[in-house]
Amino acid sequence: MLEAKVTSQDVARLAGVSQSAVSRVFTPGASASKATIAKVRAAAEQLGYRPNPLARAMITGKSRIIGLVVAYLDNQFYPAALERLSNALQDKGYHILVFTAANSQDGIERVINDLMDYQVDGIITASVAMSSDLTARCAGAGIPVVLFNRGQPGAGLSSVTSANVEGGRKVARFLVGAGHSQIAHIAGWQGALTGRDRQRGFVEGLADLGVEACGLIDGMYDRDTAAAAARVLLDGAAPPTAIFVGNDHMAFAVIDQARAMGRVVGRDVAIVGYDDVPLAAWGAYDLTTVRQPLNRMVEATVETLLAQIADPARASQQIEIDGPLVVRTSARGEI
Amino acid sequence: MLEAKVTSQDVARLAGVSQSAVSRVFTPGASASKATIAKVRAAAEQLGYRPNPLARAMITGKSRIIGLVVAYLDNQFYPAALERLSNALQDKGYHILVFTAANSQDGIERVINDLMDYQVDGIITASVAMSSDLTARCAGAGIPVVLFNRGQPGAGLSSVTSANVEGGRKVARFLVGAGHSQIAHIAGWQGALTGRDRQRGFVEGLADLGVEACGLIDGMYDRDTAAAAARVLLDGAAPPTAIFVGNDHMAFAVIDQARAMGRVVGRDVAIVGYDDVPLAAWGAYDLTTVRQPLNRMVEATVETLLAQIADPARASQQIEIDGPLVVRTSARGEI
DNA sequence: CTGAAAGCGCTTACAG
DNA sequence: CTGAAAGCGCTTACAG
Repeated sequence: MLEAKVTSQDVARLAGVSQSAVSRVFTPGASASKATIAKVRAAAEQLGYRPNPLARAMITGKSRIIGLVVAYLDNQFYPAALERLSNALQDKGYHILVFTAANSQDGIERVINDLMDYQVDGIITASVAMSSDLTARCAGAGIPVVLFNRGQPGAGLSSVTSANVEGGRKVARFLVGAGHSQIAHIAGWQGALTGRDRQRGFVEGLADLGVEACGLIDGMYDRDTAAAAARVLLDGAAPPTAIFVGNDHMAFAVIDQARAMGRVVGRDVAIVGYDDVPLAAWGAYDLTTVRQPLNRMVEATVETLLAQIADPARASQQIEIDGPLVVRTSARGEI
Repeated sequence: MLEAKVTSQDVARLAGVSQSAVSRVFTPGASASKATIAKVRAAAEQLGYRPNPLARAMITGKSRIIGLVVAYLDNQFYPAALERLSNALQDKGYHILVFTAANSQDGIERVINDLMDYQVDGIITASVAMSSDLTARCAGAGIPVVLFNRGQPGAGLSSVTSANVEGGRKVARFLVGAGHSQIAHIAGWQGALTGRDRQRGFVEGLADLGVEACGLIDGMYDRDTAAAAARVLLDGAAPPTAIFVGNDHMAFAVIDQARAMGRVVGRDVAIVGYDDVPLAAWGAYDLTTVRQPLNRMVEATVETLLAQIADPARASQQIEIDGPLVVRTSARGEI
């Protein structure tokens, strides 16, 4: 019942050539005569032969597998990124070993160990940070790493993010321009550069216009935490008329919370997110937000990673991609 | 700069034993004396040795890699499933090669080829169907397959789904019990057993109570298609007072559409979904829906797959897991 | 261009 | 329990 697996030996026998000849026909860049190629291809076709990538990986040290480490899959931004990353890499002949890591150094450590065992050719981490000794280990093993949607100050790793500081500034200008002066920020998490940058741009942008944020709380990228922060802000003596939230995922929770407190979002309180995930455009939220240009971020990530795989000596690069503010009804251009 | 990779040879040399001895210490079930084990472990520790899984895979034919084929990652149900599946399998020492496939036979065919090349020990397909010849090829290659949230009539494959027929019945009883008589259904897709089963249970359930659906349209698991269907239904001469939608993802679009037409959901029109994804519980939708017990479905999937890997002769099994109707404000118990 | 041979890092009979 | 040896399916110098 089980098909015996067919090897290059079988093909060689049928084609009347050596096993090395078969290997050369299937090795890009190796030389073989037209006649040999024809005979081998015919035999391979007939037998249904396909080279064993595991054997190939063992000998070349190139597995054509990319490790993808993701967390926060409940934030719609990451499944969307995973899907596009996976498609783009598949098109380049790579395969994706996915790891869902709790965002703890411990979990990530285990994952990186596994990735190194499988001799992945490169690693993409989405949304998780890496400690510096993990970084060092990957570098030591010669495995290129690209951080997706996270920066790592001073680690010398490549990263692809949106222009977070400028994004924060855009929101500040927009809200002040709309006439708000009581403006609060529910940030991501101070431990993540992404969140810090958005906050910094936002606070600086406000300052440039002579405004100071009336509230600043970490939402930890978590719905419950963000909702609790919103409750505190809106319950205050002088509640904000506008809230900038560190990402869309939390902004949805903030909107739910505001509505539960009887506020009409977009009228009583303006709410702005960051990401522009698909859900932001759905009728129930219609969220004003800064778009992270996912397709371009994915392209840049794949390009950077493959370039580093091709040339390990290549310098790492930090890429920032600018995205527009998308205005919807959760925060209009005027009060 | 690059750490030379350390092999079992290196460990053997340092420990003063043969290379085979090292291998045995790291092979579960192989026999080695306490003394040998101690020496080898110490040497391995010192050198930072970890067995090369690729080499091991080539010789044993077991890669400890599971292929996971997913589509529809914009439907929140699947990222959630992916995350849990990945965690559960990681705990069992397996790794997940993820493929995002367009739901076409062509795309799936390519993916299956790749999976077979990588000698995956098993395949889980979430949300995609497989043609019968693909099924035959996997069987021929001795690779166990489990369908997650999809059935495949007559293919002899294992599958794990919720009790879809019964789920459809529950919705019928609920809506009729609430006093509705003008009831429509926006189904999934007739090409998918899951969708057909939900529809069948629903229609039969209505019939048992002497009610006939006033509208039946396929939503193709697509937001736009589902919204268009809702518009047609609600624009009709005798619009339904209740709509059962084939999954939550489409139900959100139906709610958005109904609201855009000025209807108050839960009062003017009752809407029921299927899945109970996290978003269903969020304030903006608060969707009444049939829960698919994700954790139990994942457990059953992993268990079935590993059992079939351990014993390839094992008969396939179709597992159905019952889930409750969760009542929220989009459709209450009474009109 | 091509074949014989070595070797990638392991596991597993085979003898002791 | 243990070592020497064969072999998993390939790629790649090495000679022709």
